[in-house]
Amino acid sequence: MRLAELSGRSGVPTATIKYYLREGLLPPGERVTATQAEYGEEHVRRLGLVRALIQVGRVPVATAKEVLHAIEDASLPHDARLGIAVESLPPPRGSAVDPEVLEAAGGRVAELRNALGWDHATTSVGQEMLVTAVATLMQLGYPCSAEHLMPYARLAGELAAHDMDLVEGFETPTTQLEAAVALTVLYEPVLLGLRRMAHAEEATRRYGKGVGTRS
Amino acid sequence: MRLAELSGRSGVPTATIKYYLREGLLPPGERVTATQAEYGEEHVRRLGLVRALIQVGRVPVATAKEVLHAIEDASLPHDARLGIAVESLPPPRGSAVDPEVLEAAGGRVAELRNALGWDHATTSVGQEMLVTAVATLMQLGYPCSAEHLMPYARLAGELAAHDMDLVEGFETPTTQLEAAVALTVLYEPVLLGLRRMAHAEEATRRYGKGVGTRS
DNA sequence: CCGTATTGGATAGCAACACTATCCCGTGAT
DNA sequence: ATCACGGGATAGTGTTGCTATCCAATACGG
Repeated sequence: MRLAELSGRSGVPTATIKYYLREGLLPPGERVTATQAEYGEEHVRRLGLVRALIQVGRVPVATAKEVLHAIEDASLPHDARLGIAVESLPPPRGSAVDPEVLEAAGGRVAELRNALGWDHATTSVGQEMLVTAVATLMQLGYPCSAEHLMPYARLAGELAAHDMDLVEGFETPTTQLEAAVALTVLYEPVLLGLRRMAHAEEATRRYGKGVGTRS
Repeated sequence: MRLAELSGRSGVPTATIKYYLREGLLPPGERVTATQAEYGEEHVRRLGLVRALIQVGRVPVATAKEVLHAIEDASLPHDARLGIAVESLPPPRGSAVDPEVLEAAGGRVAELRNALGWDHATTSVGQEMLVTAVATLMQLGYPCSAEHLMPYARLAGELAAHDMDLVEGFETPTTQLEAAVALTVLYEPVLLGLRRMAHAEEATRRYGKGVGTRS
């Protein structure tokens, strides 16, 4: 398969594929002559994943590169690759929060983890996300005590177990890693979309039809 | 309060505040002389909300403007304002999915709604998000049948009820609307952060300490 | 009053990001 | 022989969210 065909199969313009190759998001094709390279099925798969990460998951190109490299770094054991891949996932989305509030939020999250018995994993990007979000809520004066967060957290725990079961359903290490990354990222819009739908549903039930209107 | 003080109180640079004023994200201050305006406490609150929407919620400036205008449009009834505000929230984050797959995904979501009995709200941005995400998953060959989605959906339903209860805890219509917007947006990173944390926890339990390592 | 300092408004510039368009040269197929 | 195409390099584009610079009008301290 040449570049043009890869482009046709995946729906991604050749210029963009070249860009991904340049950035190391796609492994180079197998050089068949001095000026041409051959691409295979796994390039198609990989390209799909890349697009999904970038377009749906909003993952920055540089981050996607790290994640994908972690997946295929054969020098690492499976569990480390998984860890690096999923922990590399979100951009550290900086937001200027008062460091004092941030600390308070950190305490609250620690409290929550304690109450839940989540004492295995030490730190994680997820925790940073959470602390920042909680700090922002606190700064705006919205409630997010450990008790408020508990129901969310319990639900998150159920989801996580469900997700991991799904991932374990894949056979080979590589497909498992790919699935872990893809499901981590792609189920985020699923979850958020469902929450929004549920909001709309609940609001309509409570307040009537006026809620569902769009501008 | 003058612009400089508003800037000091909120931690937002004056240039940025001017930008928000220009874009209509903040109502103009009360003109006290020909060249000066007076800002009040509600500008501080509003500015906090704007920053939260933009920086934490990643809401585009133009979208934030719509949302905030809906909140304060006194000519509309409360429920309509709520509807417009939350339905304006997410950017329609276009992602090029095969329209055929998209349709299949739409069918699956309809099936899910049917199974859940979510028949009040008609369409919603949330549903679009969900359909797109499901279509992407399908295109990549990952499982997301209605059955797979059920546990997520049920949890989303619980969350929604919980969220609405929270919002109802606020007294005035305006604070309720603000809370609805803020909680819709700001609990998204909370939820995602918790899910990620739960993943890390569960992965560590299942596979050991290697998972929590960062690159 | 006078001089300096701000304020608010307008305009233009900047940095990051994800592409995208152009050029060029070497092949490869005919 | 030739001529389109593949692939590499380079530079340009459009968007977004600010940021920096100017400017005239006015406050305000003395």
